[in-house]
Amino acid sequence: MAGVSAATVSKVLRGVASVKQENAKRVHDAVKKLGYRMDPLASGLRNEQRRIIGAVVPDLESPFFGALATGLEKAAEEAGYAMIIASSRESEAREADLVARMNDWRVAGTILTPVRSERGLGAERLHALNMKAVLVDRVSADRRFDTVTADNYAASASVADLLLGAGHSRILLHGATRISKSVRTRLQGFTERARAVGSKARIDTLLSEEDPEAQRDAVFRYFEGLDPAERPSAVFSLSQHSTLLVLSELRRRGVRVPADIALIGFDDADWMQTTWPSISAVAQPVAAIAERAVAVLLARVEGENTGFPVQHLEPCTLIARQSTGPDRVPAMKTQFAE
Amino acid sequence: MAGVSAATVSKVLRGVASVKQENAKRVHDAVKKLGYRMDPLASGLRNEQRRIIGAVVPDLESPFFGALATGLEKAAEEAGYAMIIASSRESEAREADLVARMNDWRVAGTILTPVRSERGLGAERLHALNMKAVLVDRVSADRRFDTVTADNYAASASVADLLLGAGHSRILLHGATRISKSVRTRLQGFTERARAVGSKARIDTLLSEEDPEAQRDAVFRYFEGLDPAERPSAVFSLSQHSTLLVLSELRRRGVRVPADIALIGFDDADWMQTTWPSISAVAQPVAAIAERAVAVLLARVEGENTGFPVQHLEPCTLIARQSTGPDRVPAMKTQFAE
DNA sequence: CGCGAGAAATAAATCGATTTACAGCATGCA
DNA sequence: TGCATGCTGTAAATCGATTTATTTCTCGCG
Repeated sequence: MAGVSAATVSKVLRGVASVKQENAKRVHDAVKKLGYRMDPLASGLRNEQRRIIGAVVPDLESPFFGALATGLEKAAEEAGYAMIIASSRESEAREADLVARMNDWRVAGTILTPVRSERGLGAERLHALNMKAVLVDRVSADRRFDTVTADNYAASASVADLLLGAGHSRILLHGATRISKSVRTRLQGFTERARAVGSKARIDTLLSEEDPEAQRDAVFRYFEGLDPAERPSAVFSLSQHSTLLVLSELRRRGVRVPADIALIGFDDADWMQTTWPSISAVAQPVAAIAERAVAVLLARVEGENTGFPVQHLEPCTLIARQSTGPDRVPAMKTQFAE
Repeated sequence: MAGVSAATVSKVLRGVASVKQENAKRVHDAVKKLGYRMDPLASGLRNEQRRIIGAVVPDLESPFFGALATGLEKAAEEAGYAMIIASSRESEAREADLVARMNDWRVAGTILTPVRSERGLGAERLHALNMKAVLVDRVSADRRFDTVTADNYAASASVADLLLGAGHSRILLHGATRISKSVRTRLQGFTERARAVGSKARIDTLLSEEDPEAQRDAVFRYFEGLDPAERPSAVFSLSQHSTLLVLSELRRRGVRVPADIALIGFDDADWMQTTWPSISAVAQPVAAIAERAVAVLLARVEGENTGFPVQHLEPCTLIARQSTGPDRVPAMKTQFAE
């Protein structure tokens, strides 16, 4: 229709090589008149690199990963890449399978949030298939891939400062669901800070990985085995799920929050600011993580970055609400440095 | 490697036409030895129909759509289709754009949860492009496409039975965020049932669509304008967001739930069974909706169903908890008939 | 032994773009 | 004028599978 060859059309549409003004215009006119849209699939076939980014997350039902997926998609789109999102549903085998499938699609790069850590089947497969990738969220530094996570360590250290500063002398750290790398890092951040400041506080840790009922039981037995006088005066729950679980169990036992026990959780959620007492929480910078992950990946994909893998830490925000006690800390956002 | 032509390999791998046992075996052996995996992209190129299903949801951050996406992906995978998930982020323009993009990918079919209703830009585009599709969740019956939704109408009627049966004589129906088709249907289900049973109860409705602050204000002004004696004794919130908002506002005003006001919300969430008082809710059958949507779509795609579009309603579950008052109804699941 | 029917395998065309290699054409310089 | 150079455009090969049209092979039967 424009009276030129397909090759010329291809050039015009990708704005690549030299095409005369006049012909370019005729092509654009024809495109508009015909409502032509190129087939991204056929387009990708010829070239090694397809403008697709794959994303594998452990779960889409939690607001955190939902928000992460949204952010990733948005960032990818802005960079002109399509994004394929898949959920490993907390299964490592499925995770490795999805990675292989991403490779089948010849994606330009992959963003993986592993089920457990950077030493899982997914990352291994990524490496074996020689794919470009960024690991996100449940990882620490890695030798093969760039990583992007919330600064779990620093945020947890801040929580330690908050609780120890408020004078708590016996503290329970509680983790439920899958004990991922993130959870371990949070644990470490808290305990190491406590040790570093020479705190004499006694710190219990309770981690349970099994089904919800078993987790509930574990909390129950923990409190059952304690003299009320011995009871911790504060709980730091290491995941949103854990916060919910602990809160529920405390309520069942008639323990008052924060009068009897203070509570602060990792990961913020809508309901936490609405429930009574409102729950203090560490909010993760989801949008920043997503943007950074895509940026870092594309720098690799487009060959701008060929250096050693880098670990990127995005700062969290500590939100002190009622559950950590009145007046001890102002009920406002506390942004802390990186 | 197997000593046969590419055409034969293709036949063997799709298990289509006639291939001698021996050759089939040799192909399978070679596949295993080489670790061959076919390129789904190249595979789709030749054929009109690609084994891909597109899904467009309004948002991935809410647990409901997250769960829906997970369910859709699972069902599609079980049927041997890949799934591309995209979020319209509550924008109709983006929704239409995503539909067009799905068409570029030549998906076999599309599952669309419209931002507003079946009369939106997305569905229109689907129709204009002559695509096969199923509309999910925020829709009522449609002449062009099959639809799948929770049975919002029946569930809301049940809520009416519950509240009216408990003797409430002034009831607030509250909707926030986007006032979608679902929300309107819920409203209708409640009010029509109330009328049908000849209830004399006074029913207020408060719908606000703007930003969170404006919504909060609207609730505030509603209560402010009422004599406490005139206050409704029950609130039915028409979405999860609305439940959170109402709960928050009631707490701010020191209104006791359920002593002063009973509360029940559409859409269940983890936190509702843990918060105190626990919140009664209508749980939507997400998994069933997802499975049904994929099944219905594939029946169209594979040509098994060429009849008129059908509206599918999946039954909800009413979960009565503390917020609708003690002892009035048993604190257990009430499954009601379709 | 030869022929035809049916089964099995393959060569070649195809899907829709990109890329390569080359041709056509104008311009500049000797 | 002759030839190199640069700029544009095109024909044809290519990506990796599927499909069609055709060939080859196998039997069975007269």
